[in-house]
Order: sequence, then structure tokens, then C-alpha cells
Amino acid sequence: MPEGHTLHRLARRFAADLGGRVVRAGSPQGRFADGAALVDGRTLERTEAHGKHLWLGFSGGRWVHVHLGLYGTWTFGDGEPEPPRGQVRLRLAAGPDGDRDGVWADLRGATACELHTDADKDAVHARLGPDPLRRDADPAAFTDRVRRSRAPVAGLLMKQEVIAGVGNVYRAEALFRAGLDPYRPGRGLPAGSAEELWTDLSALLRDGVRRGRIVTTRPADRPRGTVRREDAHYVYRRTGQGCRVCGTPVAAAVLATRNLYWCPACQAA
DNA sequence: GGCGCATGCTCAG
DNA sequence: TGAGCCTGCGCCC
Repeated sequence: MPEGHTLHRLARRFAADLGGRVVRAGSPQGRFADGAALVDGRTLERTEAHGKHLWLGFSGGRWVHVHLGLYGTWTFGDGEPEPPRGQVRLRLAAGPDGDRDGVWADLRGATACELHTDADKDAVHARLGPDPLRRDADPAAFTDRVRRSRAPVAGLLMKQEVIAGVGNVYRAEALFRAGLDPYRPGRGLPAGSAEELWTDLSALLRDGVRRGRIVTTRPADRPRGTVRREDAHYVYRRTGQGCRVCGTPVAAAVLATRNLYWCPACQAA
């Protein structure tokens, strides 16, 4: 589920599994053959995520930049890699060393998998808005932008240049939790709402990194115990079902080319 | 097993 | 505005 939390988890996982190790790289599918050849045999030195973008930094100043898009996935395994299945764009592997086992990771379906220089990478950072999961995030860059905009707040939350890492699930859920009408323009939000959205999204994304899944319902609004899939959200993909808080049927519409879900009563204009 | 949809974004027109 | 990417999942049979 590639919203921002997924990419930050991946950055951590790559650092833990392959960090400091000499990596074998290949592109069984062939679409990244040249790039894979250029990092093959290099050491993974750094990993980083900003919004939905992931960078793997190899020795010699080479970055592999990955954007998963809608379908992209990384599959991890231990030991020697199995024969590739399907369209494996990039395979990274490290043999056993010291007390660490061999590990491998396969990338499939990504929108972007390319080599970056420092300058390429900087250009991506420059066009992205603040990412609540990054230490260097500037909340004011988000709140100022929201307060100046005539666009609906639900559209703003999907713009990666406004806030990086929020996707369709987090936008719907954060607006519900804030009790905000998704169509309200950024400049028309009540005082303090933009700050509250930032704070809540930061907490939700952090929770997502911890859990490895998106859970937005508050404990009081769901059954106790393990969170079942159908109890994880307030409104996302719950069209027609009763709002967990007030019972009003959840509404759906397309906004910013994506399905938007909200409670017409709890999030009244 | 098959179908349709999905967390996202880019590019052609 | 629509197609493309080309995987994973839930759902239905």
C-alpha cells in the first residue's frame, strides 16, 4: 500500500537488510539493465524516503530512485534468490557475510526505477512539499500553502508539492477525523485547522510506519483487540455504509481524479 | 480460476 | 482528459 508510510518502512528495511553490504544488482526483465549494471558490486551506503519516493544510495555517489506508483511492490527474501517470477525490474541481493544471512529484494511494477545523481535527487526534493515523516519537514510550508489556496482541501492533500506522502486513504481519513468538509477551500478553513491536519497526519503516518498498515479509527470507535481490515477506516471505501460515529451513509465522489469518501453529517459544510 | 478494482503519477493529445 | 504502467487483492464462480 504505497502511501508515504510504506516508503519510509522500505527505506528502513533496506538500511537494515542491505546497508553496508556489497550488493549484486540485476534487471531480469531488462528495463533497468543499464542502471542495475552501474550499481552492481557497489555498497549500499544510505537509504532515504521523501513522500512516496525512495532512494537507495550506493558507493560512488549513485542513487537508485524508485517510485512505486499504484502497482509497484518490493518482495523480500532470505538466502539465495529464487528464479525471478513475472516482470522483475530490479533485483538486489547480498550473499551471507559474517553473522548476516543472504538477502534479496525484487522490484515489480514500479512507475519509476532510475539512476539519479545528487542533482537529480535534489530536483525531486525541491518539487515535493514537506513530508511529516522527515526530520527536515517544515509544517509552515504546508499550512501557509493551504491557507492561501482557493482549491478544495481534499484536492490540496493529494498534491505532493503541498504535502508529500499523503495518498487517497490518508486524505479521506484525516478530513473525517478533523470533521472537515472536503470541498471547503483551503483559505476557508477554520483557524488552526491546517495546523491540526498536519499534526494529525504526522501521527497517522507514524502509526502507519509502526504497523505497516493504515489504521485511522480511534480505539473508542472500533471493537477491541486486533484491528480487522473492515474496522481500520472511518470512511475510505465505505460508500453507503453507516458512519461509525453518527450512522449517516458514507458518501463518495471523484475529486482530484480519485475517489473521495466522507460523512455528509460529520463533515458538513 | 477469472474479473475488476486499487494506495499514483506521467505523458500524449 | 484519458491511456499506460502491469501487480496484488478481494470477490465471485
